[in-house]
Amino acid sequence: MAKQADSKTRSVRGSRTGRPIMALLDLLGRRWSLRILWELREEPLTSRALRTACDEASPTVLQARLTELREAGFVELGDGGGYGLTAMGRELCETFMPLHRFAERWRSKSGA
Amino acid sequence: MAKQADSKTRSVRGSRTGRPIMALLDLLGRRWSLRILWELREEPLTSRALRTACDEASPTVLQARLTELREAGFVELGDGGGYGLTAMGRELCETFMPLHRFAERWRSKSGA
DNA sequence: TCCGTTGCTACAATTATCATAGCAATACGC
DNA sequence: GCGTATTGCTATGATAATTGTAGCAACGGA
Repeated sequence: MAKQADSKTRSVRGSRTGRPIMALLDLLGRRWSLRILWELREEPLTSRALRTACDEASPTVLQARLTELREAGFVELGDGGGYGLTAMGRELCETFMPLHRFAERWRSKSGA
Repeated sequence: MAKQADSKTRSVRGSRTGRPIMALLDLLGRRWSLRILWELREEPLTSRALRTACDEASPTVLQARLTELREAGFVELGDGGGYGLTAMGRELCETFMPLHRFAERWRSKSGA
């Protein structure tokens, strides 16, 4: 375990074009990555609280994602415990906010 | 195979809160989902061309993602063949465009 | 000390993904 | 028609990722 290197320089699996967008797309295209960022968007959470927020996802993956996200510089472990977004992590989250409204439109438009 | 239902109503694995943002986050948090949308952002591509664009990802996953993305209403198979984004798919892609610029900032700021 | 919490890990079982090969259907030139 | 090349798509076994459950050491409060 813990073989994930820095997930930006060596790029993550499947996309080694060197273009950072690809690395980012691949990092975010991992299970729980987006969800973790989303759950952390308002306030820092302890690992357990984060787990609860993420539908009790297994700590194995959560820790793996957390490590990757930390290495990517989006998430950090606060001194008093608890995971929170870094400045860049918050920036990334801002980027995703429009997704929230889009999701609403999506539901209403597409069938159901 | 082909048990993916509509990936919005019954929600995808891990997030059955009913909130569409969760379903969307989960759908996009699958391997190649984001990448496919990204590669299709400018013009429709045939399944083979898409495969090439996606670093020769295996057709198994590509077809699975394509099916999910089609059921979600983001991607469609054109009459003359070739996959393209729907109006909503284009909308979603617009949402991701800021990600491109962010990725550039990300690289320059964070270490490497 | 005993309890409860923290972040984190081990392990086996289940899924997802990969990589390769190949299918039926269609469209072309001959 | 016949071969050839494309299309979208599927089968299969191997490999990697994810899950679920249990548990660890470290810290703090009672």
